[in-house]
Amino acid sequence: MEKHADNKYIKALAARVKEVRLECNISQEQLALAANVDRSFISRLERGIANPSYLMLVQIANALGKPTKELIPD
Amino acid sequence: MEKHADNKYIKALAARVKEVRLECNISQEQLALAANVDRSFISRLERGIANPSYLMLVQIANALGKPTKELIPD
DNA sequence: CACATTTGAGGACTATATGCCCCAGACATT
DNA sequence: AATGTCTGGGGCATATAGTCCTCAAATGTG
Repeated sequence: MEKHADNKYIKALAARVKEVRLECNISQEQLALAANVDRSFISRLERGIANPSYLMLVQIANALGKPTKELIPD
Repeated sequence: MEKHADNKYIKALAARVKEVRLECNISQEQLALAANVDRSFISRLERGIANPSYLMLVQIANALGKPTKELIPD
């Protein structure tokens, strides 16, 4: 597994998560609460320095009321 | 983060990965080599007892020549 | 200008993803 | 029967995902 700081896939995911969250008009903290994860992790995820697990993505997608696929960049 | 042994999302992902790999007619070992990951991890992934990271999914999808979204169950 | 909300950022800690080794069982081929 | 391929499954080591806490910098709002 390669390093993921500044990885293009991670950055694309970060942008996508932030985009969807903003569409939902909620704060990182509200998302963190709804998804039952730590706010600092949402922050790192959206800054593109976190490589989340699949279940983390599912929880976040569920909290946003979107299918998981919608968080996956093209 | 909840436990994921026997988690329905993990099981669905496992089934999807296996399905796509078999469509490609390659063995777990061939996939592992192409994705540059350990064969035992592919085995655990397909048995539904692994919760892979996002980059892991990307590497596997790339190795299968499919977009990452195709590995994500509905 | 104050005051609240949001987010970036980092340190310390715990849980788990992943790699690397092994063995056994099923199945095909010679 | 012997040999080879494929997969399940387990154990252990290490890297890293994820939590919890804190502080400060932005940004918004009255």
